[in-house]
Amino acid sequence: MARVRISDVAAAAGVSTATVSLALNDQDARIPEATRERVRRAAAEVGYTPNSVARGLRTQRTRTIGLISDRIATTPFAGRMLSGAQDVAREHGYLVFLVDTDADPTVEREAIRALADQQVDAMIYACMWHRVVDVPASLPRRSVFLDCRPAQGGFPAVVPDDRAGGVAAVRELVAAGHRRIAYVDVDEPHPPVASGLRHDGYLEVLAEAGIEPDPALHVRGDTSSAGGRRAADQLLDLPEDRRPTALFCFNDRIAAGAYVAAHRRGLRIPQDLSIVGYDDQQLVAADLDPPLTTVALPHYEMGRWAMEVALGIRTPDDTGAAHLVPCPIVDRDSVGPPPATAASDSRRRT
Amino acid sequence: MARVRISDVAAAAGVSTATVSLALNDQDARIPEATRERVRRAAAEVGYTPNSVARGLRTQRTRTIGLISDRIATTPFAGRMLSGAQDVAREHGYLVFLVDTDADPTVEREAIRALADQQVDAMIYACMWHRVVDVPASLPRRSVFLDCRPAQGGFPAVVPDDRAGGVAAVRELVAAGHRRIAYVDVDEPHPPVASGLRHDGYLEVLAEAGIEPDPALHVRGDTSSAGGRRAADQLLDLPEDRRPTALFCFNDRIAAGAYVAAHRRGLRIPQDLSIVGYDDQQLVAADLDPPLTTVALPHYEMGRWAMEVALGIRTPDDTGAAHLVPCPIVDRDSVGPPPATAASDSRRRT
DNA sequence: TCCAGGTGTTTAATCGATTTAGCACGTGAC
DNA sequence: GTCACGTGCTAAATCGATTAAACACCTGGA
Repeated sequence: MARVRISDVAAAAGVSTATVSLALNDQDARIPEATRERVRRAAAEVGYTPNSVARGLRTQRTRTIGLISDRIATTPFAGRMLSGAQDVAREHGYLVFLVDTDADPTVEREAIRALADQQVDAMIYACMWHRVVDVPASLPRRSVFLDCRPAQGGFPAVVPDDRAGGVAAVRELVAAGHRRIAYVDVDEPHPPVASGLRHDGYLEVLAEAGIEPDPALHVRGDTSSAGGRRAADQLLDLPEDRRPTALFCFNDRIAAGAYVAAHRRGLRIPQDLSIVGYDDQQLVAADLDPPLTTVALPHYEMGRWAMEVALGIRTPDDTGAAHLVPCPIVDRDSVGPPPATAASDSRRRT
Repeated sequence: MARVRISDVAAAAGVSTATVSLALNDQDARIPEATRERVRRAAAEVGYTPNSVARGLRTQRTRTIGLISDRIATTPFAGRMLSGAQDVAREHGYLVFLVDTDADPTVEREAIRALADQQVDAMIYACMWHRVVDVPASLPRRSVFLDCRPAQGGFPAVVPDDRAGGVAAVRELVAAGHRRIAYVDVDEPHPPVASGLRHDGYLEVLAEAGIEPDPALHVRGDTSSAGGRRAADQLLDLPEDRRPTALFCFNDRIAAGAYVAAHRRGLRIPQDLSIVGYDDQQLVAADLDPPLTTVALPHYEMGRWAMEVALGIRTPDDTGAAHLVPCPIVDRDSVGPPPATAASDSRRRT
């Protein structure tokens, strides 16, 4: 059961360990093909695979990456982000250490130290929601920020283009003919960056469409179905001439709440009310009735980008700004033209 | 920027590297406390932390664990399982390598090799759905199966107690007074083990309540909202005297589909129809209207158990059988007594 | 003949820790 | 005085690779 060492291969091939190493790593041009082949055959015969720990000690490169994330457990996004990072790592023969800090600074500090002690070649500092974070004191220079921006700058970072996503969502509604479009925002201070940027996009489209923004159409709720329902109720309670015909929701859960609010009043989607969400959470957006038109968060792509930069395969633009990844809109069935008459049927069901 | 080595500490403390190692690791009783303290102070002063790669090479124990999982990306369960494993590892100073194989056997083989080359102390082989898997040929002896059972046996394994979960769910419905209880199953071959065990639990409770199982009440659909809806429609289309008053659904997504089917017919939950799900997916169960009573999958606990066994902190029972973790029922608002008269209002809405 | 240069391979240092064996010194017993 | 033993520490081997330097041998040119 003892592992096969390079010296076993050397013995089997009748050469020194140096020759084995050189041959297997295609290093020294002076070694003739015949010897290489003999060594390769011997290695295969005895079932040799190099000990990465020993190699890492000698070469000072371990081909491992540390991925530190806050709250992996409770978010549905983590998987896609990990997956993107993971795929790139695998394609290049790297292994990734995953540490979930649960947003605890002590755990975070210790994790960074443990990863540094393991001599990881680089670290990725990932957040599950787009936001601005303080750079941990001991973070090594070779680090990349994923789905967050370092407050102090100085590191490559990748985040979703939330502003452009907001633009896409609201443009979709304007194109369908809506003029009274509400933004159902999340209440502070949850993910201030994403929220603000999406709102910017919203305002930008209103401006380009010549629509005066109505402060009454910007409401907030907590990021849950119940929160979305309450916020939507607030909008749907507005007098008929001020009531929105379309809702742009901060996320899909909030949109799901808006569905409930609408259904409870007998409003049909999209005939009586159009709704656009954000995040494209499979288990929410696609399962709603009707399926929700939403803006997808490019977690997989962001994960890939971060790992590519971490591995040095890709060099970030030297602007110092975070790299923006587009958020594609996913068209489903929750957007339609506004009702011909400002919705005159506000019948209620208990 | 060069890392501090043990020889730097030795120089600073005026002793040999052997003494530093012995002192910092509390190894040799002959070293007096005064020297130990001097070494510790010197280490702190120069900012020394041991190089885990070098230590791993020398001690043949790396304090790392490899966690291999199929499809982390697309499941909401991965997080909690990882989190449980992760927490135990962290508590004991271990780091975990995560590899997502995407259920590709080639990737899996290479991942096992890469992890073995990295000299991980143990591996955890995790599935995202409870099922039986073939043991990969090169899997090391020190491996634990998480949320799956090794077909060939011989390894510790931990899985949810799906039969008991089925029992709990159906008992809840029987206790509420239901006699016509349907099982909305998933169609093969997705996760055959979980499905069969939950069905066993279902039959067990019917038997103990003296209810004759009706084959018409066991339907199947794919594991999606749409699949659940179709399957539920099939049940609700039954003639009034054979129609179920309660649905036990294989999972929460299917239950969500059943909600849609019920709502479309104007059936209220739980007044006209009681529903119990499985999985306790936060984004589905809690956000439904009304919130769904369901059976929780103990992913966090299973993750902990697997890691504890991997680290040798816990020894599995020597029965050779998989360790069963209970699935607690989560009471919300989707279960009530059956309608007084067998639901006479089957009005439909377009 | 001698040397330069090429070819094929090996020797030995190295990465940064841990750990065994043993050295140097002092003390107490006989 | 000698020996056994305890105390405090160190020298050196070791883990399993990589790699710079060097060695042995051969060929061809001056």
